[in-house]
Amino acid sequence: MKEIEKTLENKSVRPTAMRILIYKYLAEKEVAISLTDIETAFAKAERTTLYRTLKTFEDKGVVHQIDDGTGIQKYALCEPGCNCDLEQDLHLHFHCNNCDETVCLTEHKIPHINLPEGYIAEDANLVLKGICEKCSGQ
Amino acid sequence: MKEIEKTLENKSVRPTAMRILIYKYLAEKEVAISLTDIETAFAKAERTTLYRTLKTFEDKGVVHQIDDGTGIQKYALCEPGCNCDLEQDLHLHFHCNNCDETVCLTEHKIPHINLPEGYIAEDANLVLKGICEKCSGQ
DNA sequence: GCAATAAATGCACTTCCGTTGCATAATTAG
DNA sequence: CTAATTATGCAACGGAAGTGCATTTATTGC
Repeated sequence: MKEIEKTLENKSVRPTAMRILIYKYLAEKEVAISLTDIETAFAKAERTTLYRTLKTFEDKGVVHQIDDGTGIQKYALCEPGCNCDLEQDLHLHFHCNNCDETVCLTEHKIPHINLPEGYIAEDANLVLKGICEKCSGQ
Repeated sequence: MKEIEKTLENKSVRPTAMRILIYKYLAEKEVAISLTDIETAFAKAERTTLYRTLKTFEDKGVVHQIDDGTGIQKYALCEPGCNCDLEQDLHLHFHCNNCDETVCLTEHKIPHINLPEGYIAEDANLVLKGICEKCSGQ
């Protein structure tokens, strides 16, 4: 358990009780988590606290934000050594139209795209949608 | 002007005055348009009408919806011969972090991705973010 | 052309989610 | 121990999407 505290401190996030719980929650799930998910899981806690915890995690590089096209912001723990801000580290995400879950495919990087003259790319987001392995029955 | 009416009728959308106006508006802009944009441009019209017009256009394949990661739904006219529902026709979109506009790069298709075992892709969305040609000063 | 039918529009709400302001509690630094 | 910083709790706001229902407008069958 002290593990988590250290991880948070390394990223200069004060390891409060709530933050440790949320970190643990994120760690057990392999899918991208929305604020509403966390709200449901921690029904007793304040929405704002959860909200700000996620924002803090995001700012400090504990999680990365995922836009999976549902219009709902989701988050997932950064892998050790993840540099989500660097273009090379941009992995793609898969959103299942059946179970509505989104997963990081961290080994699949976004291919480089040759843009027309004048366009400067700084960031990219690629989401594939379809049926995930769980739902395709494999 | 009868052009537009025919286009709409071809897609089995009744060419009402409002719809023709909105179509014209979309046609002059080369960028993706949000409901709010249209609301501003047609301040006198009812929000719901504009909203439902866009939905109708989308249903009937007059426009395609664009998720550019801003969290705001945008729309752009389908090119003649556009099959936005087919995977092969998925082009990418570019969102400018400076002027906040989003454009279709219709010639740039989304590259094919090899997914892990069990994943079935049905749809894809690729958005590049950065500085567009207008803003990069070219 | 006229009544019956269907489609489009207008108006009033609702809901969902993200976000902010401010007071209080807890933690850390001096 | 006190002052200063940071986290939390509570209340409220705001934007955007969406729905229900009455009314107007257009279309179809006669």
